[in-house]
Amino acid sequence: MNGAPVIHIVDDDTSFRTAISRVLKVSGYEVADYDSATRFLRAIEDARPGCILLDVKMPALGGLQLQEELVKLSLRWPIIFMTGHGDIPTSVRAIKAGAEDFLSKPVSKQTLLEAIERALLRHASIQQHQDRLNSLKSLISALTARENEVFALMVRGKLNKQIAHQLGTSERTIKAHRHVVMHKLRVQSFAEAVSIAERVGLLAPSASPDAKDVS
Amino acid sequence: MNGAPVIHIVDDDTSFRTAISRVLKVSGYEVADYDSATRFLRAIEDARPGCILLDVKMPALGGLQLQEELVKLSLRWPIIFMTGHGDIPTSVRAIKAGAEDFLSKPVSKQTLLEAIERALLRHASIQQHQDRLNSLKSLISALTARENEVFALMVRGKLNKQIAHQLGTSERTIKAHRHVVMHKLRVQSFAEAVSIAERVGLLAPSASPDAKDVS
DNA sequence: TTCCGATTTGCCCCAAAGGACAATATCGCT
DNA sequence: AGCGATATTGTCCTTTGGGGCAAATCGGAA
Repeated sequence: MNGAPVIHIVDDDTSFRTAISRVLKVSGYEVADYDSATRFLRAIEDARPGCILLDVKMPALGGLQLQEELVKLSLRWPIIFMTGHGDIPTSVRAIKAGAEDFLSKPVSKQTLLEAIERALLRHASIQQHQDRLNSLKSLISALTARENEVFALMVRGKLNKQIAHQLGTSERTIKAHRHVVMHKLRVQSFAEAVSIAERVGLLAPSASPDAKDVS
Repeated sequence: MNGAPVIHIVDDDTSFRTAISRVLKVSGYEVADYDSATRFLRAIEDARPGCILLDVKMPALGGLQLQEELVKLSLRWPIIFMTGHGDIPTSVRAIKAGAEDFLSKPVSKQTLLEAIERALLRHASIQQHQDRLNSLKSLISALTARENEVFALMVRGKLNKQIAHQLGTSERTIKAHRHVVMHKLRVQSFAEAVSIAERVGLLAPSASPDAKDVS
């Protein structure tokens, strides 16, 4: 099947890679492995989503750097670090940067499988949330520039006449735009429109950390 | 002044406590220290908010346990762990449980001060967010049971007549309740009311992890 | 028993939103 | 020139939301 998550193993140690790979396949996971972070980055475009088992210490691009790159790409797949000689500051940094776990080699089969399950579980819920958000954003992106202006003002509670005045048109025109907006957002009530605006952060007084579109 | 944050040091090692305490006071912080987690818990009721410097390994109640207790109490002050003999799994667990940092003794003055600054900064923004949320919740808590029902239905886009039918009263009654709701929430427009409902999670299709009231 | 808050409701009126039907005006692209 | 998307506007009518004014009911607290 094509919907199942894939476990991506990124480690320059071939023997370790194949060993882990074998264990995971036996446990029923689909696995893809890469001998360097750069190779993984090149392949990621059309890779299937899932979680990443990542070695910290690798030539050229290290695990933490790869993590940073993925964050920049808004690719928030859960990352489980695995390292032979990790230290506390590194583990702290990795977790604070959003890693799902930080394990020391050698890793027991059970520990690894548990970590993967946790990661996939969390990923599924995050993904679901993102999907919902993206579908809303795509609805909004179908609005024309003008409709967007009207949308922004109406969900802030402005009256049609106020919006008309502010945009320099007539009240009748605003009604027309408003009608199209409701239609394009596929909502039946004004309340739903406001709700959407709130969810995508169109409202909100200040500060909206990250959150972009995610595949 | 009474608005400045206080650094709470929790460590059974008296000499370490006094040493750190001295450093922090010189740097301009207000400090309070406790020789055990339980003592800190007893004092926390009327303690001033700030961040916590916490030793992992202590008799009776350990640092991680204290952290759990604070989470249960919805007391999310930033925690900076400091430990003499920490290991990676412990640090991972602490950070995943929300700790701000995990430092190993001995800690350089600079590292500590930087960590504290980060912690206080983050805390301020979280606190601000919580404050906004709590003020909204307190507004809502002023609603009567009936008003709450009406509120819940109106922000979902139900028409007055629908609400009236569902609650078994007349449309005029709903109008009256609606008027009171708007007044108590101190909003001028229906859009603002929906916005509030969305922010406090009254809407939302499913799943709302944690988030309770916080002092 | 009396007072208060919560709940209910009627009548009447105004403002705002929404929709039907129709038409004009631009602008870019074929 | 012609087409399609976008923006604009008008008139008319209906549905909703919002309030003013007044009043009745009910249950618990003083």
